Amino acid sequence: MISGVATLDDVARRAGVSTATASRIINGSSKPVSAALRDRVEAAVADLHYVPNAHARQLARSERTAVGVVVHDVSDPYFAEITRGLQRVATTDGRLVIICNTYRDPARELDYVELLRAHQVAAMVLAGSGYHDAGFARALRGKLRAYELTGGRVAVIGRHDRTGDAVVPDNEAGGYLAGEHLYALGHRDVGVIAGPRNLTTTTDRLTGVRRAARSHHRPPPKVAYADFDRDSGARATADLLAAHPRLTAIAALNDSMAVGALAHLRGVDRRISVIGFDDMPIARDVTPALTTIRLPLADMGALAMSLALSPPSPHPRVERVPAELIARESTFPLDATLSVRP
Amino acid sequence: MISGVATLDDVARRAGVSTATASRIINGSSKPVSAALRDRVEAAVADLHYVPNAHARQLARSERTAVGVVVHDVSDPYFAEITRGLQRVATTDGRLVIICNTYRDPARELDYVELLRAHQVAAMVLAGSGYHDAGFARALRGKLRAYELTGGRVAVIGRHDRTGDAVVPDNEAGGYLAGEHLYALGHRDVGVIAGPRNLTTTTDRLTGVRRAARSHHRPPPKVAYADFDRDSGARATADLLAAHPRLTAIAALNDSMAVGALAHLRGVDRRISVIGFDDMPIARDVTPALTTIRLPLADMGALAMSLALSPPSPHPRVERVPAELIARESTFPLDATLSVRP
DNA sequence: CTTTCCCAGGAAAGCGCTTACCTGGGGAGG
DNA sequence: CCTCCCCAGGTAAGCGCTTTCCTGGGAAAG
Repeated sequence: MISGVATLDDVARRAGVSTATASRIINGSSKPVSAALRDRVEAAVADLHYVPNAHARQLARSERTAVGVVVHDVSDPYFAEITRGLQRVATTDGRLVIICNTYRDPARELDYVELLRAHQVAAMVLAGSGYHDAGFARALRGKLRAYELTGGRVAVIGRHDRTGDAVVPDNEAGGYLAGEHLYALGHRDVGVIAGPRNLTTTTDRLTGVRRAARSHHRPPPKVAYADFDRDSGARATADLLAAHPRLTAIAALNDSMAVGALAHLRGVDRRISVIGFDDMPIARDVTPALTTIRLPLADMGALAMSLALSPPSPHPRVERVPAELIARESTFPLDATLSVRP
Repeated sequence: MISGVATLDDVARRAGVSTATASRIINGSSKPVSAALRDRVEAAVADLHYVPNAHARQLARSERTAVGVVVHDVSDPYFAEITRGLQRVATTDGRLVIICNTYRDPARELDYVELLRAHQVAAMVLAGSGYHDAGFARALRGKLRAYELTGGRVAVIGRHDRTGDAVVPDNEAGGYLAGEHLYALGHRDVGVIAGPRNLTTTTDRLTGVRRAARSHHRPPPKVAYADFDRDSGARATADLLAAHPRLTAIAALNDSMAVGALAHLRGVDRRISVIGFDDMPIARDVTPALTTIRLPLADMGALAMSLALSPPSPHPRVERVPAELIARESTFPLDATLSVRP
């Protein structure tokens, strides 16, 4: 009863049994125990408000029970959605999940991987990683490899230069779908609001848009870089429009930035098509309702967690997730755009 | 080196020192150690990819380091915002935060409190609790009390029948503000889209709206109950309008439901004022931009975490957080409403 | 009334780490 | 050249729990 916290010893002493017996009763061991002792131990547990020390138990059992998740930021709707899926399957499996926010800081990401390993997690899933930085990539690969060598399981969401289980959304195809949609509507001058340059999500989606431009025999779209959030999207839209007044359509590489673009456009009274990416819940509630490329984020999270919790397979499993066009009201034919300008 | 995981023993053996020395070097203890040994130990750590077992360390040090957070659901924007604030101060304090989602299941909430206690967290903060259920409340109080008796700190966000540190938003005043705004605009028939009946958040806000009705000598507003999410809000709006065709204004008790209301209204072509609650990021991006009652959610989270991390005070500290009206475009005078109906 | 077997319950050895305490050998002082 | 002191480094005792192995006594069998 050091520092006021009741221990198994306290319980055993109070019930007049050995710690072995108390432990068996508390854990519902299969070993038979007389009803009298059971009652006494249970009474002691209740009286002392005893709760077993999870660390001591973990140490003694030396089995890994929790799982770790490292993402950019759970508060961000994109990751919130992924996390929802992750949690669902982790909880179903009776596991505690430890969530770590990196805020896109590579150093922090490395630290968290180590911290999770120190906490003996059974598995970890990484999302929103995948920076274009050779040094970081090597360090991360090293840490993950070390973790896997000791029996840890890891699954990654998104493209990664690492071989291992992964869930990878088809961002390139999604980007193509977005561009294709715009060019097919007759737009000739398309702008792109991109995310941070060093993320593969950005480059993959952008590559897709560019491919669409090529296949329609158009020059590469103009690109402005932003931060995947609403306000930076609004700013980038303003910049892009100022620099290229002839644009009639904008592909934002995620919905948050698309919403920002819409907000900016509302202010300047220009009728420009906007397409987003991800199909976040907000997409259908803005006006005009946002045309976007849907990714089944929650499912991706769930899938990644099941991969991470399943026994390792000799060949890394890579689940490709297709993107899908959701046409709503924020995109329209070039004709419609022009007819409005008198 | 059981099961492939390197232990301190392995490191010490490889470096040819005792575990005590290895431990001192790894932890940067103040005790002086020769440079030669230091190098050897550091090399061994690197070679073996050694990471100290957090559970063993925690057990040996028996100091509490992590903190726990129990909320309804981190993916929900309301709690995401609160969590963002919480994390900020916890991380600044160098603490691991364990997030638990209850999905409004009281049993799960109780379990999580126990689990966090088992994990020896230094503090926990509860948000989105506060059900009207005497049995649950008693059980929760008991568990929290037991935890505090052993030196644990707890802070609560929202009204609670428990005495202890808390940050409580002034939901009643906010509700009044919402109602007052609507009645002052000339509306005579106001409807309320409420959240789950058993939450104090719902009842407090509702009480406020009712008070506004009384002070304007109007009968109590008609109420439809929903679940604090968008779709239930849309459904409740439909029901309410069907039952009371003369309504000209709706107060939704959170923004998600207000957005649902707006979505429904868009379909039925009726010009009705809608006010929300919380001022979530989405509020300014829907059309019409949502008038709402702002609560500084991230700050509330931060405040709660600082309370929880500060030394206990003899008198429980209760921080009241004021609500503020943010007028945007979704509410307008009754005249405007009527003039549109030909 | 013995002997054998069985089983409820206890003793004790760890799990991996930290740390209070002890030890031995070298440098300084006599 | 001998003491004494000092300090780098080691020894070992836990931290709170689980679990293997052992024990003793009662029931069953002779």
